[in-house]
Amino acid sequence: MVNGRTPSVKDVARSAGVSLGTVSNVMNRPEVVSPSTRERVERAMAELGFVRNESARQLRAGTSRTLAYVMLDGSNPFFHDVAQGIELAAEEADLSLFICNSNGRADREEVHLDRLMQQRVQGILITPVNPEAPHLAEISRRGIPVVIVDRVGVGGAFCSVAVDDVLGGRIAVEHLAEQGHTRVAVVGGPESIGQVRERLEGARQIWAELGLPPDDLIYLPTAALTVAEGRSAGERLAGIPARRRPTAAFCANDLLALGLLQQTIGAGLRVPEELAIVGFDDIEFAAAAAVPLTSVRQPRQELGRAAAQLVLDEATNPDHHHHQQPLFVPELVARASTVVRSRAY
Amino acid sequence: MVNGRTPSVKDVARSAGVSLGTVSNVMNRPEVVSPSTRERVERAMAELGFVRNESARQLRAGTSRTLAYVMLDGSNPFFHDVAQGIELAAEEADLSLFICNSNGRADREEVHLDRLMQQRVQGILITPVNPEAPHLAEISRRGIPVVIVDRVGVGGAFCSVAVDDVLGGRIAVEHLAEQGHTRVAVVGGPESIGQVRERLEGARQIWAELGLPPDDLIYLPTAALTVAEGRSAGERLAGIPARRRPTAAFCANDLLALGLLQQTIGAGLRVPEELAIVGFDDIEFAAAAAVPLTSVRQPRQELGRAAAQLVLDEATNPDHHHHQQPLFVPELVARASTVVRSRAY
DNA sequence: CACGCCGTATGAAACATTTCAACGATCGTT
DNA sequence: AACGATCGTTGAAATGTTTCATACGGCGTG
Repeated sequence: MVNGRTPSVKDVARSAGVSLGTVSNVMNRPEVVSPSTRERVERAMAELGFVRNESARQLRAGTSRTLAYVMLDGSNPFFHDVAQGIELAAEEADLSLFICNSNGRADREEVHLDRLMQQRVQGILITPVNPEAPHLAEISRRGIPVVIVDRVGVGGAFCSVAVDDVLGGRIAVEHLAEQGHTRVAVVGGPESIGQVRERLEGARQIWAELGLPPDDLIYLPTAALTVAEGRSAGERLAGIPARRRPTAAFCANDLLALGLLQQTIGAGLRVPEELAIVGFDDIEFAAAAAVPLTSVRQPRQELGRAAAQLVLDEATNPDHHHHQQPLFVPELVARASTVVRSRAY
Repeated sequence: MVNGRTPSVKDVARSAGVSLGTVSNVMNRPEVVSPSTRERVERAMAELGFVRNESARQLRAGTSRTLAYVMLDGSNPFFHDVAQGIELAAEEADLSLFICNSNGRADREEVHLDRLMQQRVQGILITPVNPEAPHLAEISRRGIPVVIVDRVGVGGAFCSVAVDDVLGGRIAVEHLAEQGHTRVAVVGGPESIGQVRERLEGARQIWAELGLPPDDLIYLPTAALTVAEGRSAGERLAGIPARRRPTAAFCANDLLALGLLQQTIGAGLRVPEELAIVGFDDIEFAAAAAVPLTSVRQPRQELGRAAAQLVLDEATNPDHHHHQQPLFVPELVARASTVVRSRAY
């Protein structure tokens, strides 16, 4: 602070009249140093404005104090809620959380993973572009714990934390069927996204089990899971002549559902009377839509928290840790977008 | 990779039959090493699965490769858009971005800043809980560039990037007045948040300048800038007898506006016929609301990008860098929530 | 009184990299 | 043939911590 250079332990030691090691002890095992010298050292630190150099600490100690989360889509609030859950767990373990965003691009994901390896982070949580990503296996083999979030890891090579997307699709469509709908649109895509595939799969399963004709479950593909794509699907839907038009739609996530809702209302359809809508994720804005959105709730924060706990377990006792893939159970939250006689929120 | 330990430059050097320094050169100034040995070293790296240890690099080189953004409210998409802008600029400069979230709590902010100092990040972008934060001055004095985002720094001690919130409040209310409204609610709070203070201030200014009676600009305070608080304000608003009820509301941000919109529609008011609504920020969900929301647009990404550029400038030539506080000009985006005869989106 | 023990403090080694002065070899020039 | 210059490579020093074996001094015990 005095002469430009940031002070080091050495400066503190000199100023407090003790040795290097003692200063380190004050920071890392205060109980072994006598109260009087401890106090002297602490005063010196404060005076000099000493700030521990984390790089040096990490280099020597070999252990980093950060977790990382590589998220799939920064514009989807769902992932931020997951991140929030992770952060809570990280905070409890006194770790920092590094948040990256692949935005669905495998190349961005790769450069982020690369950097995280160089940083020697203590563990990596990731919602991968492609859950078979060979990088991940490689990273895990190197001894860095990896847990997959919101997807089930393949072959039990990692821990993963997810909700049962197939089940989610089932309860969504079952709910619509219970409301008497017999012609339903399922909207989502691209099918390269595993979550989409499984949610739609669940929808088809229950539809078949209910004995409804396959042709009355109409697939409206989208190019992405965004509000804009939801609107575009809404246009197509509203364009169908009324007598053949589905009376309900199940969207693969809430962003799509919100876009669809906006578009169809704009086109003059009444929701839910003429078109019932179910989304997926139950993000905060689902409840806040002008016609509050029925949605399949994922325990978003809980997902993140559980994932963080798994990664920490693996990090702290790598020996007798065994991978697990807990599946959370999604839950339907019925709101005005599907239920005609709803009480106000 | 072979025997557990991750390989170091030393291992690579031995395996390639060159010296330590040469390996380093291959990584940092490939042009000085002859193609043949370079290729040999690179092959050795690949074979061993070498991953450079960033801590050691940083310790020796003295320079870190990361920026950090401490955001104010992780549940507000606005800040994520800002972060996205920062990330883009960081990517161009080949830096990583560390994102933290203070959630409006000064104590969380402080622990994050502390950690960032220990990491010796190259620069800190922050939307502070309190822009006078003495920590920030201290950090800046230590030589770590700090730029304040979405607030104007006090006393020119830092760079800052913000929009003119007062102006934003003015154009919002001016727009309402142009639509013929003469009794308007302004909703927002707490006033400890600078952005809120200034937006409301702008509203009052223009109201007075237009010669409208102060009592007809009704202040509805809220405890936070959230959807839930928006709903609660909506309840209060809807509870006012129709003849005394404001015909329009200006909300200090979009989350409030969305909550207000939902609540008042639920209570049976027609928007915009019986109640016009203007928000602030123009987050993506504003356009996607069932009644698309008129809002004061901030150049969200641009804000982040500009901030990142300032911090980088200060980091790269600290000597003849001079602080600046660019103010962006907000822009009204009129949508259906204020304009009766709107075309569909 | 000798001994061992306990609570503290010490100093050197180690961590993985970058940097830099120095060195040897090759080659063109005089 | 001697001399510089150029090019590529080397080895050692330095970065700021933590860790660990060791030293020291005082005290209770046998």
